[in-house]
Amino acid sequence: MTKKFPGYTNLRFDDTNPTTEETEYVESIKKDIQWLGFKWEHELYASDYFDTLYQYALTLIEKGLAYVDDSSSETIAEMKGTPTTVGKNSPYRTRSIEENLDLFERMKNGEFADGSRTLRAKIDMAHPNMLMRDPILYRIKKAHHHRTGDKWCIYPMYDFAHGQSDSIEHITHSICTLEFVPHRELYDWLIEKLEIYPSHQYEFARRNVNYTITSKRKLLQLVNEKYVNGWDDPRMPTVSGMRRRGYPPMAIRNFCDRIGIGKRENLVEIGLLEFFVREELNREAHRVMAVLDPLKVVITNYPEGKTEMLESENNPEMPEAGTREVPFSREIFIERDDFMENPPKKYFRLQPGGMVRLKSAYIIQCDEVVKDAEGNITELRCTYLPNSKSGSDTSGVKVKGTLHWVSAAQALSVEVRMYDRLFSDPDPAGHDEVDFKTFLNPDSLQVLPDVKVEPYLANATFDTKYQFIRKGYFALDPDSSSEKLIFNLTVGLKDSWAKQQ
RNA sequence: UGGCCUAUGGUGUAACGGUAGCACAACAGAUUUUGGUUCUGUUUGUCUAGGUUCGAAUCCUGGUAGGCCAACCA
Repeated sequence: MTKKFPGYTNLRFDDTNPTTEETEYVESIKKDIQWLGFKWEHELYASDYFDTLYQYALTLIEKGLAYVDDSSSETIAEMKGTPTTVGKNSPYRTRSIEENLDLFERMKNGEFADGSRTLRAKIDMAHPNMLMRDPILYRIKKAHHHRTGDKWCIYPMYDFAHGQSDSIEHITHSICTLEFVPHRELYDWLIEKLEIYPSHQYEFARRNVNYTITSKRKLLQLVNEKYVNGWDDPRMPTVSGMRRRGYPPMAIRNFCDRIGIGKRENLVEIGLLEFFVREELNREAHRVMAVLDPLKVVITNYPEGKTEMLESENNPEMPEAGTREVPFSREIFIERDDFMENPPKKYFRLQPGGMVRLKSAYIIQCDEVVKDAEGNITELRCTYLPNSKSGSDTSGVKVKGTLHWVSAAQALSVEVRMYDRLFSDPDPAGHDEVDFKTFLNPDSLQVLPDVKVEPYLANATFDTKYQFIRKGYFALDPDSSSEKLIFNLTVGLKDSWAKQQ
């Protein structure tokens, strides 16, 4: 928003609960935001304001608008009523201001046990908004805080920290998700009674993407129960997961801009995100050849032992990306599904007696299919047209299909991790009766241990995005070692042939 | 037996009370040494019933549908 409108953004952590805040989370959130390309003006913490917040609490007590309650958690919950029935006043609601002041100070001094007392706002136990039924403002927690250490043993609740922190920072637009709508009434009430800067809260609907989940709690479950390999598993819809998968940050931002924000329930098609990923990658990715499921081809009329270097463009969308040399020889690999013995109509790929072009190389014709005892195809024997070399083709032959290939002798063997959607249901978390994990896709990860790639990829880097021609976009995975390179499928190319079938 | 939020093509989102638009998806065609990219074209929409108004997606009322609210979580 602050890119579109004048103003700036603060990054504030509402670290009001010492038992759930970890420095580790703070650092990874900061890293994610930076990677996405956003900047914040100030890095702030609600815990910076604990002294001020304490003073605010005293102000409320002095105004007779807050009281110390000795009731247990269960009792408070009971007296709260339900959305359709009114609540009951706490017996401690009528304590004198002096007694409240004394008790609250002793709470702060650590004289009482965890959970034994709370500070509550005095509003209305019959209010139709449950949040307004004397909400808890402060609770006792004798816990170590990652920033304030052991200074405090009482901590403010979210509702007594968020709006007040906004106000202290003179925030004009405090943006949050829809489930906080009922909190706004309390947000406004506290600001009004405290007579502090009137920040305003605005809510919008959380964005949901189909075939995935967004709930932090559920994502944590997948990590803890080892359904995925950590928060940055490339199948995870986390920023770190998308990063490892190879999604460009710009694609994510374009996606967010395009889907906009609203206030209604929504389920955006994952295909739209993938569109923006392809759009970015098509522009920047280096084209290389990789054969995922190799089938050996022997070019019988090509001299044995000969290797020639053929020039191939790195990126047709960006000629300044230059060219590279690709070795060609008598034995090559092609994709197993680029050959069919009995092809359907309109099959442009290789078939017995048929001709195809090898990308950046020659036109070949399939003469013979070699099979093993079980009838599996083990090898193709072809002949090439010597005068059909890419760029200087004088053969006059026109072919419909172009295949990618890799020269067998120079091929590098790498591991490729192919990803499919994590869930088989468009809205896995949207079933009341069925656990979302029921819909986990057992084939969401498929490891290809021996993929043949051209030697150019020996120098692959994390910063370079690659298109394996006719297959998809791939990114180098941090699990790679010098012995074994590992690539993640970022997203496949659109495949209108597969769709036709 | 309450309060609050929301309803526009398949999806997401626009439209001072004045021609319902954009993107994706789908479909058809052209180009292509990636069945990719690019280009051209086509289909599909204001939840419902009233009301206000010269005129309503927009304002009002009722209905219907979906969502949120009963942590010492945020």
